[in-house]
Amino acid sequence: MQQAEEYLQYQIQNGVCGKVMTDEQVEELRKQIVAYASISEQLAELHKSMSAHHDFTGIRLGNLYCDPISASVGHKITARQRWTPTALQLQILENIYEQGTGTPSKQKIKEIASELAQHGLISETNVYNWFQNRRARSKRKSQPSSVSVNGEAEARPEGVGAKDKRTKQVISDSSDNTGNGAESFYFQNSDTGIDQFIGKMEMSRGYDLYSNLVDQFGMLG
Amino acid sequence: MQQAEEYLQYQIQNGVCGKVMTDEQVEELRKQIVAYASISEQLAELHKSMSAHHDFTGIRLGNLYCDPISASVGHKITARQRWTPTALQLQILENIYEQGTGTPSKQKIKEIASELAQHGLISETNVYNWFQNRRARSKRKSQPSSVSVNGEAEARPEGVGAKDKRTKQVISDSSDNTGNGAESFYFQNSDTGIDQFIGKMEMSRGYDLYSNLVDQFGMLG
DNA sequence: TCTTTATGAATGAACG
DNA sequence: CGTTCATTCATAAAGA
Repeated sequence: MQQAEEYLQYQIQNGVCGKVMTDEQVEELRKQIVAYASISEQLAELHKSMSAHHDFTGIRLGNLYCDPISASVGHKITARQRWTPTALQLQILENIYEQGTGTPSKQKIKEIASELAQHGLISETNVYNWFQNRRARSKRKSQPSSVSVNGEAEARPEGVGAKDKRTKQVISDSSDNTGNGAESFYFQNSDTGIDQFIGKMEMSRGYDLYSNLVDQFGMLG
Repeated sequence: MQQAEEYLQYQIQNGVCGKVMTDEQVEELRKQIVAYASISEQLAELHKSMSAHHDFTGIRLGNLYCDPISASVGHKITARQRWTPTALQLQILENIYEQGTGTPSKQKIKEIASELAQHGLISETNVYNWFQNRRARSKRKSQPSSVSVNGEAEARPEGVGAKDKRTKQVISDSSDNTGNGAESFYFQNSDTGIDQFIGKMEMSRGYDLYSNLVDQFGMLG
């Protein structure tokens, strides 16, 4: 076996039998390629959509959304692919939710995610968010603090009082932007939009992907 | 040698030593990747130049948000309860954050707040909270597996040794109510927004490319 | 079309 | 500092 090992190394280093990649490297490579394919597709689609109209009304770049309504012939471009629980996943989640004390627990989340993964694509973050939203919305619905008709502020249920602390930061600056809020203009959601992406692309400008690959994987001589 | 040959084959086929690619395959792969990288960059550049002269997105007037779509039928303006950094403020904050000034520092906070105040309403508490959240969430995100798409990686000198690279997103059966059962990958997190694009990889194109790769190179178990 | 509803995700702020 | 809460954003689906 020792001999075989050496032979293998020899083969590899001399390129006799090609390049060897570890599974991790293959995985990494695969993801990169798929990512580029996706990006190309997205950008191509976006560009096509934009080029089709000289009037860009209704197009949002912030989140890569093109409103089919505002744009005369616009395509709908969706950048975000939100996770959606499958029926099975939802059922399991509801089950756990009702049984548990509402506390997710880091470890628990992991377990749940693993279990749900057998029924569809899912991530721990998804599970976390689900519980977060589930709890929050359940709570909100249970105490909607019905607005009383009389002028007096409605009596709020106990516990809600503490809530006021959270919203004490009141911004009453409307006067500032009534007439000339020009300096406040900015693109919505610039942190999740294409602009950010492009910025990143620029950062890697002049950066040879291929070279990077070679360095990373040491594939070519 | 015969034995070594067999051993090599065994190793390869069982993934013990990874996958082997011929030079031709590597070259093919290289071309594909470079092509995609090029396309992505060009399209991004094109798009950038096009969008440079137009404002398609929703705008915020101080703390008022106006949805561009709603605007087509009547401006829907809602008042904000919480402070939200303007684009300029955010940019400055990110800058400061990336420069590794990991520690807030009371005095520093004051300075930053003063500077940011020139670009919109802000308080020291806001700045403090922002850094707190920024750090916490960045750290949290570095823990679960993340896929770096070329230049998207680096930065974020979190200092936290993010080592665990295990894929948390599990691939399983195609029973998904979204309709596209061919999806394979979905990369969570990444605070640059590129994940929005990558999420698109669930689309058939990405999958096909991947399948093609697998077929072509016989990689992946 | 435009509005409403439901819900995954993002995030400022508060808590322990 | 790490978690958790409350609110808001973004969107798909369903109404009207």
